[in-house]
Amino acid sequence: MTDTPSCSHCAPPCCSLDVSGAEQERLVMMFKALGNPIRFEILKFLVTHPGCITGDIVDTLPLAQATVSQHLKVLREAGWISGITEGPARCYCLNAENIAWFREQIVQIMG
Amino acid sequence: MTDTPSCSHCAPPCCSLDVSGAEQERLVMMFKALGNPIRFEILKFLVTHPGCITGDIVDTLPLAQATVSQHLKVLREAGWISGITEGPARCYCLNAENIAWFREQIVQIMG
DNA sequence: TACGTTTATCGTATTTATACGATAAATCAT
DNA sequence: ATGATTTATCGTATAAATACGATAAACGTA
Repeated sequence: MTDTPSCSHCAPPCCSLDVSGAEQERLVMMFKALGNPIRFEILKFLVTHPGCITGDIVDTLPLAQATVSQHLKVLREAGWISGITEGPARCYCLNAENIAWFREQIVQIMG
Repeated sequence: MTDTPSCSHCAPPCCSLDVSGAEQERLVMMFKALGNPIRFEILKFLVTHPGCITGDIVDTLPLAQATVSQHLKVLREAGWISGITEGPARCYCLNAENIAWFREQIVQIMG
């Protein structure tokens, strides 16, 4: 690999992408989780229906309950949402703290 | 599905996620492309090596040339990078316009 | 205790993503 | 033209994601 760029058609960097280690892993995980149209829709639904239960989400999607439960798990483990047990059901909300963290990271590394 | 939330443990929405249609599709595509550690590394490398060619990127990764070429295609089609033919090689840069668009979208819908 | 309700998990089928070697395409230099 | 260099694409093998039905787990209620 050469140290000098092979061409000069590129503008100076528009962003730093200054992140690494565990933070980068976490960021990639969040990117991956939202890189799916179903999961993006679920997140959108939770904005207008905070505190809804799994069944409510299942009813809005053309998917089996087991599949939706898996998607919710991915979103939970990535930190986009959090679920609180409420009797036999599970109440889902956006994870405001992590969403804010993600936004700040994007602003910083792509700003 | 019930119209009233089944629990009340959730704070008011921390974001709007106000996006839909083609813009949402594009956003999901960009999320998906960066939801892979190799592609994230490639993007980071391009910050410090603007205008490098495919071979330079291949040399920094423990992957075959064909594989890297595929990853570059994903990043290109998602709009994160752009490649300009320069002789027999291909000079890669960050796509500043699209990166800025992504950042603005995140700030808006998650702000 | 037994039953209805709700959700997660298991096992599995299918699709998609990832990876590689081999080859083709494009360009430059000889 | 021939050969060297660089990259993309093809074919294919393997790994991971996605989907489903069936079942188990947890809870409230009769």
